[in-house]
Amino acid sequence: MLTDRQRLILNAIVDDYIRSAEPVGSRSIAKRGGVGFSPATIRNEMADLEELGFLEQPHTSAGRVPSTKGYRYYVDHLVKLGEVNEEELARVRLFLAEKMNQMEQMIQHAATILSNLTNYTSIVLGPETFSNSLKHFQLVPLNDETAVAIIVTNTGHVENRTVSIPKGMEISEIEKVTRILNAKLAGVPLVRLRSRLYSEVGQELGRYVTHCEQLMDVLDDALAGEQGHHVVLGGTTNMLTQPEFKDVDKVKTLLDLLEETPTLLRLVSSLPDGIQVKIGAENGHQAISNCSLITATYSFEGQALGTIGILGPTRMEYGKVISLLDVLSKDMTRLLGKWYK
Amino acid sequence: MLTDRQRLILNAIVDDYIRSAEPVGSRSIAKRGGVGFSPATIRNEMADLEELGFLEQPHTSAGRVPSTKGYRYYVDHLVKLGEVNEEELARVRLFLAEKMNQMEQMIQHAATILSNLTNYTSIVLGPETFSNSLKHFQLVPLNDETAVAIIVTNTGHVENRTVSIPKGMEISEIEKVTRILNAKLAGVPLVRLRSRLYSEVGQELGRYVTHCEQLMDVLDDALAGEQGHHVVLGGTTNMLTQPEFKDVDKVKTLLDLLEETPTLLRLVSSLPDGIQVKIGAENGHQAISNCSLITATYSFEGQALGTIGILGPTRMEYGKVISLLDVLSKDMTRLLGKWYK
DNA sequence: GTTAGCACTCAATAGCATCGAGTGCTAATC
DNA sequence: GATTAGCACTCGATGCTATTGAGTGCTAAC
Repeated sequence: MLTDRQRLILNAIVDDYIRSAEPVGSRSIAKRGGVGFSPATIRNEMADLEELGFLEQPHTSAGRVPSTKGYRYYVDHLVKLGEVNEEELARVRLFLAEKMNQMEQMIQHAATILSNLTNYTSIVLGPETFSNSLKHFQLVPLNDETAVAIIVTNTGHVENRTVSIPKGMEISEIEKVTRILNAKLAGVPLVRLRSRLYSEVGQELGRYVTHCEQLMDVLDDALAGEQGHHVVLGGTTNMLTQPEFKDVDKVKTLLDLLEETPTLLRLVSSLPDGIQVKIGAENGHQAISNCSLITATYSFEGQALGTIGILGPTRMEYGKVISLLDVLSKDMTRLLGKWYK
Repeated sequence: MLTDRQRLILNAIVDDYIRSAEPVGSRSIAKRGGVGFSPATIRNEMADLEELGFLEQPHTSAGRVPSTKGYRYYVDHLVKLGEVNEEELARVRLFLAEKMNQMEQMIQHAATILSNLTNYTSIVLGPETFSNSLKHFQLVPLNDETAVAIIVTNTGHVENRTVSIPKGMEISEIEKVTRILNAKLAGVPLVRLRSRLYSEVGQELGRYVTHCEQLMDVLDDALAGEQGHHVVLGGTTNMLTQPEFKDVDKVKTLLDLLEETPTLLRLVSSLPDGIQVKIGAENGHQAISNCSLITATYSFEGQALGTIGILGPTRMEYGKVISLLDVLSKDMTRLLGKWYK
């Protein structure tokens, strides 16, 4: 569809623009090595590329800027996956070597390292607790009225909340309740917990415990933990150094979007496995219409558990980011394999 | 030190400037009701006030702007503590009525409501876990190699981390360890936990458990939870709507500061009880030299537990914010009293 | 097919006059 | 003696115009 020379020129323009953030003209392309043609020739090709929709011109006497279609072509056909450089690789390895045996920690670290290495904003999505099951339940009385209910899942995730103890309940009863619940509910998927509570535990509890009604309410409450994704951001302020965000209003729109977890989730989750690149408007959000989102999934036993992603301006170092995400996601997958084995 | 008329005028200037964010001139002060003098008179007084250091002039032909000293005087002597208006009060009460029986929740909600009602940035500091004591310790094995260690404090705070189980250790032994630890360590202040572990528990454990050495390391690790404050922000992007932050660089400096928890802690903690107002440079941080920080403490049994605060431009609605913080901090204190009683 | 040459476009920049909000000072007024 | 009207003065903000220069498209020569 494009001639070799057109590809060469498009590539040069995108590369240049990514570096400089300024519309690039025929002269500067001609001067840089690798393209052995005069500005005039390049101008002609640029005009063609614009007609084909790969380039745009901010105004008549300015250089060209890649369009979304241009970036798309660049990402799909032209980009050279930059070798992750030595130093970066070293830092990723260091990250993995760190003592880290908890999911939350891994997610946090991944977000930090990604934003540090790229100077963009990172978005890391933890595994859904959806498919987890109950490992252990514990009620710890604090005083006569309140207790802490603790849920531990098979993945080591811990949820807790304070609950009120029904009046007149004894400590010994609480221990009994804890035992019964563990016996009946261990191994049950979190999503089923509450229905199981009523179907299987209710009667049994009634036999041993007074105040059963109230207790059931309390337990119901305690088990209503959030199931779903856990999302962590890194380097949110990195965006502010990008020239496309020199306008405070744009910054605010973006930061507001980043603070809205549900929107963020919709944006990042439910993307197919592997590396995905969403350019500008492809993300379907006004606030990031001049941003690109690159994501990769990490998995366990072939099933994607979560996502790591980088949000940057459309004028983003695709090659570098893609290869970095690739490396890190694979490393995370490997790490998970080691843990859960 | 100041004449009544000077006070009246200073007050008018600060009020006007807070509303408009523009240097205020003699004419606009004369026009607004409440000051029955001509612009010329006011000009004379303004010149005096400037000489005394209460006002500043951006340039010769501009109006006056309050100096830090001016704000200080305004806050100390002039500001009318705005009645918290009906609607706001209703929202605060609603907040307190919400089902909320966990510290973390209360803190989170307080931050949200403060930033919503003021359109500034809120900073809420949770109680130090420093003085808390251990209520309950639990080791939940996940598989042969790892377990989750859970610590519950007397205030209902839960900490957890994943630890590795020494090779060859039996489940029954883990239960034994848990029992011993609870018997020996319940009620011990968190700061003492680790020394007590060695002084009192070590020997005892040795009697019942093989792999004692490794186990001690693991426990040591598990108990090394963070003691200290827990800080939550609300409305970080609110600042971006303030005209003093139309410059992206300033925004970045500010946001970077807000993300740096230790700095933030140094800023907010160790302030005296009651309502505190720190204006501009008084905060001692370049990044917020044009911001004011107003804080109030909430307490239990007369002892301050934590702090709620509002960070806004020096040109901030002091009256409104002070009275809001006052109301909320007292409500939080009351709520805590109810919980812990 | 490629490129040199040239007229043309247009944002950005600089220079300049104008405007007006605000001041300080002095003299008249209450 | 305090207050105020009047007036000259200051200086950022605004708007206009000319200039500059990076970049284009087109045509004709190579």
